[in-house]
Amino acid sequence: MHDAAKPAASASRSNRSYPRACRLLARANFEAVYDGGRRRASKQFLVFFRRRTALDAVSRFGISVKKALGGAVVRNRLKRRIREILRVHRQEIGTGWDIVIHPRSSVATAPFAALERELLDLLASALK
RNA sequence: CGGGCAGGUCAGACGAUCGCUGGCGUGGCGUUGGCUUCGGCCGGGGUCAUGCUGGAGGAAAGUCCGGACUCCGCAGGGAAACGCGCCUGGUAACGCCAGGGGGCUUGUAGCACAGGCUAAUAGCCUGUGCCACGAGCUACGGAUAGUGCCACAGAAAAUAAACCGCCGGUGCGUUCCGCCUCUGUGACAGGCCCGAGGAAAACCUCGGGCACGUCCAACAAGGGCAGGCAAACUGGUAAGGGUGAAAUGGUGGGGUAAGAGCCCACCGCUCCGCUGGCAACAGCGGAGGCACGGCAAACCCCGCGUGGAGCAAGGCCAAAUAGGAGGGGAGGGCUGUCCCGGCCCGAUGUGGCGCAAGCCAUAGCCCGCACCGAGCAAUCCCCUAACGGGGAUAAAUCGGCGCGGACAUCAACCCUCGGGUAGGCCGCUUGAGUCCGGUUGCGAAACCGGACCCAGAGGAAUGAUCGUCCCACGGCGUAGGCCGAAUUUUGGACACGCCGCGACAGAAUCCGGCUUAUCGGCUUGCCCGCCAA
RNA sequence: GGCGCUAUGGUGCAACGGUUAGCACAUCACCCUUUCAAGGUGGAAAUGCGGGUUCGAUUCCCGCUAGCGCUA
Repeated sequence: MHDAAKPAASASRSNRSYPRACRLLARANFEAVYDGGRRRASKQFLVFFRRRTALDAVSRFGISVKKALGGAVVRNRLKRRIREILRVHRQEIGTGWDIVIHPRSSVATAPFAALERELLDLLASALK
């Protein structure tokens, strides 16, 4: 296996990217997290998480916004703001997890800095 | 300058930092296919870095219509079902668009009639009808093909008749009513007489009487008459009948016993003809007194159209696992290869357990018969006195061959093939394309020429954070000039600063429309108001 | 992505195009009871929104809004 070399290379390149490798891309991955993982909630978020088989692999994230939270514009904005948090702070979150984030309705209007702090605290306490 | 209507167009700008994603190029890493002279060469796709370049809309929305495209189905005709429906044109097509026609509503002006006001044939107001012009709306085939419905109210709601009313006749006559006259009863407002009171004859009030008089109130009988007529019956009418959304053409005049298109004028309607128009339709003329209420977004009739499903269509590649088809196959596989041994799977026999499917243990890898060979004695025969030797033969067992049975159609396993899931690739964005110019057309649009390439994602990109500016609005504050009321004071727009807010909304195969949502900016045309020249 | 259905008082349901939109439960007031419950009497309360057809619309037609379901 050559996994050991690749994260080191990408980490040296940049620490604020959000490439395809760290996203959940298939329905089966989401189902695995829902079925086999634990969950933790806060005021603004609901988080599902599950260990990957390789502990030193890159953590992968998925975002799911239900239709009741608004139209397509509102839902897209929710996902973009969460992606931005993950993109900037991805290195501070531990490796080897699959994480699915469900935002609640107040995420669309809350200030960005508060959201950032709350999500990071939630993930830090959950993945301990 | 401001406002309104209609159309077109734009969809905050700039910058910094960090990202996502398509294309083209370069490089690194690992992977895979083909060819090979085994040195390599040519590709495919993945990932990472880097350079250049592109990255939401006018509605991307709703999914209401119409197409392109794809697959499936399909001899022809009809029916059913669904949709559409004035005419002409545009278009790939449409339920869309353009132009035209008809209808409805509304405004203005005119004419006719009715009613009211005023001294007034003049004028004003209201209502009805007709016509002209302007604006808006219009799912706008057929109601003499049929069926159905039209509540309440009203005489009546669809064949036009019944009812009330109106009118003629019978009733009808010396007999009912009315009127005239005479007589009588009766009455007494008028008249006369008497009495009482007011001082008082005349005057006034009250009471009583008379019938000369009068029939103004009433009754009876006789005579007469320009008269009238109930109930009921019969006939003529459709003018009128508070209603209603709608009442069997409308208005005016003539006419009549009363009336009526019964007759006439104008308007409307139907039919015919002519003219104009491609047509819808319009105009004119003639004929007909008029026979035809509304609803088809009620059933329906007529005409036209429609095969079904949809890019998650459809096509290609294809892991693991479990099925399928064909062939081989009672043994097979693994332990690198050979032998031995061992293990696993399979089927078979036996035993045990279990209702059963099946599970566990164990045995050996098909069985029977005949023949041949090996095996060959302690059996038989021969030699030997004996030990011993020689020969023959049976059975178990092993091997070979033949025949028969089992198997061959079940099965581990092997080979080949096919469908196909996850997943991947194509479809996928060059198209009824966009912009500019010209020509034709009232226009929708069409044609010609030139230029250009303008998102292709797929748990789903096209952004996040911050700063500066801009526009409109709201709030607060400041002090400056202006306007209005005016005693300090207060209101309005302008100016400056700060804060807040920044429309509707996100491509999902692609187009043409429709509908819906939407803060505003710019611009074109028309109309209205103000100011200036 | 495609297709279909529904919307009526607070709730669950009715209503041929034609009264003042009906029924049950709930709710409010009064009566009954020592009180509560039950019972009785009376009241309030609704056609999702906007247009159109019609004399007249909950009903018919069109467009929105919301909810629900089916399919792959």
